[in-house]
Amino acid sequence: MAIDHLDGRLIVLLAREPRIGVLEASRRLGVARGTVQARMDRLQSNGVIRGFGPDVDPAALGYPVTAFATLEIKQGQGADVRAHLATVAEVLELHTITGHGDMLCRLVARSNADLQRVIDRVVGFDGIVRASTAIVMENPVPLRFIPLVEQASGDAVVGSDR
Amino acid sequence: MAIDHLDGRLIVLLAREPRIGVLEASRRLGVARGTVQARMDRLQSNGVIRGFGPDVDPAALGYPVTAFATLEIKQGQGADVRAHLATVAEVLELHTITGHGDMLCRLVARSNADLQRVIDRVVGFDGIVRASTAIVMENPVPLRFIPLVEQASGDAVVGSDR
DNA sequence: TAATCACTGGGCAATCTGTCCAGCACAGTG
DNA sequence: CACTGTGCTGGACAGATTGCCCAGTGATTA
Repeated sequence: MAIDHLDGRLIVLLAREPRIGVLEASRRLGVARGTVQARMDRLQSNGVIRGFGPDVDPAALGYPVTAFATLEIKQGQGADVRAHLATVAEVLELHTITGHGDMLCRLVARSNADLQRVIDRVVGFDGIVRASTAIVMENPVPLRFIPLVEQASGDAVVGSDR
Repeated sequence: MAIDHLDGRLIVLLAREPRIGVLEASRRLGVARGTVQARMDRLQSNGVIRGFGPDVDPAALGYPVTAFATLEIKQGQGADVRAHLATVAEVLELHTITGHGDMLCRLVARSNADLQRVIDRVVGFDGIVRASTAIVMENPVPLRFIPLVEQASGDAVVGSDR
């Protein structure tokens, strides 16, 4: 499952310029088209690349407020709570975690006031004992994989690709 | 900036089958190719769609452990800490938050043992007073935008698109 | 040594992209 | 009510890209 240097460069390239095709990628990487094609197929069936879904910005959709809520769950209610949260559109992701809280979820809302509504919606469910929320003020490091890919591919993917 | 129904259907379609082209999308949506092209351009310059970066799975890269760390920062050290964390490849994202902790970051590691190393690396910096970490056990709801997009587009994007 | 594997370099038909254009419907304005 | 801007349609075109196939090569493995 290890990723080699070429894989790393390919992923980084795709991350930087997602819309380029196989041909262009092969030119940038200096390898044959078939190679790029094979690598991409492999990376996808490996599961290293899950897909190329559009990165949606909730803020641009009218949900500029992001928050993380730690939920404490009543014993044995986990499954129900999960199912409940899955139905709330403002819940962007949900994790079960170790430690004091039992679950951590990422929420978005239209405003701070609206966040109250979202939280009520989230918490207004029997299995949830308590929730503590932290509002995101800034996002100095947005979700990123490039450094990790570079590290994983042994590499030192020099500078700005090409 | 509001997203209309067609935009919603387009985004959902792209999310489900990211590799389809403009032509195919126009067929699926039952509109002219030019329309899809125009919508996509608009959505991207709007910032609603940030891009189409590959979704990398850290687990497949050899980093199966995910954790969230809440950091407490020494007064006035925020900028330095941000800069420090940005250099750590295992830090996938970083937020500054309200509440007790001052920052929340998502980490990955090769194993639970390796997580210790990562945390040491993260915390081993002067501005950080304390860190508390929660390891992710399950991820019942992986990061998703579709429900939000559907809600934002007024919609009721029926079932499985097409 | 034979076999396997990954990569190269090339070719081909089918498809898609980028770009234009004219026509049409609709909403807002004067 | 006529005018205008905007968004969508349907079509056209050349050029680029894709999916697919093949033969040759070098390296690694049985």
